[in-house]
Amino acid sequence: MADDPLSRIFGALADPTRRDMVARLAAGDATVGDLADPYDVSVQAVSKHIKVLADAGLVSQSKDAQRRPCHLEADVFDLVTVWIERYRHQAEQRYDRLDAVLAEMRGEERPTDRHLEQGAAS
Amino acid sequence: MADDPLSRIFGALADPTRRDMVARLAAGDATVGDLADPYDVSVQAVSKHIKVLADAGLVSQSKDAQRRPCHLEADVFDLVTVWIERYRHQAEQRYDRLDAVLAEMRGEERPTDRHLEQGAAS
DNA sequence: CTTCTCCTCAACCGTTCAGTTGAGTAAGGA
DNA sequence: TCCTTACTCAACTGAACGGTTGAGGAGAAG
Repeated sequence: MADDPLSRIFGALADPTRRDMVARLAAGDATVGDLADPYDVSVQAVSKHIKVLADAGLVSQSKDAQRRPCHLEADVFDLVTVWIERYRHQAEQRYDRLDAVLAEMRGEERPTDRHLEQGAAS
Repeated sequence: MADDPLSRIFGALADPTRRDMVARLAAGDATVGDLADPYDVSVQAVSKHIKVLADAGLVSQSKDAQRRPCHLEADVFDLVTVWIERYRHQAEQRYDRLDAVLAEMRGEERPTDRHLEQGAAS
């Protein structure tokens, strides 16, 4: 895994177990044991997953006696959305421009009326 | 790598070379050779990267003689943003509620009647 | 002090991944 | 026809991943 922030974040979220942990942490903080409970793997494996999420900045851990409560750092999601929106908008603009070109080729000299219909992705 | 759509997408975007390809495809379609040009790896390696992006649904390929122009399927990004926004908003709501609780503890007796239900899913 | 709980570290194992080289296919150009 | 271009498939290699077990530290509880 590359060591830049986005690679860490995307890599962390590429695992369904880790995504499920994020989902549960969005509902509230939880200890390592709490998080491990529903899964059919060892606590050590869950501890490793948390380390991956923490290295990506998605999760922080504090201390409460022997317990290590985990907290979701939702701000990190911004890095992802900013990256995605940038290229999505770029692609949309290009699509609009293609529409305009096609309209011109069809001989329609009218000002471009934009009709962008998007279906849901599969 | 798990074979569910989100895992494929996140996994595909976890590699900086593949993210760079997506960035360049957002500016316009490109053939495999075009995409491979700037990188210091073999064309076969780039072909594999494109296959990963295509399996995630992020890229589609068409035919033009020997060439295989690649096209960015930006709609797939919606799956990611929907997933992220869901948990970001959940975390924000929780944060707002915490604010309310703290305000109450400080003696500000505004009646708070907003409950937050928890429902985590994968 | 002893024991138990909660968690992490270290070593190992099998699988997947990102890269390589070599061969092969499909199409255009000489 | 032969040659070149554009790309993919197959096999291999080293590194990283996700899991395991075992050991051990830190802190509460007895």
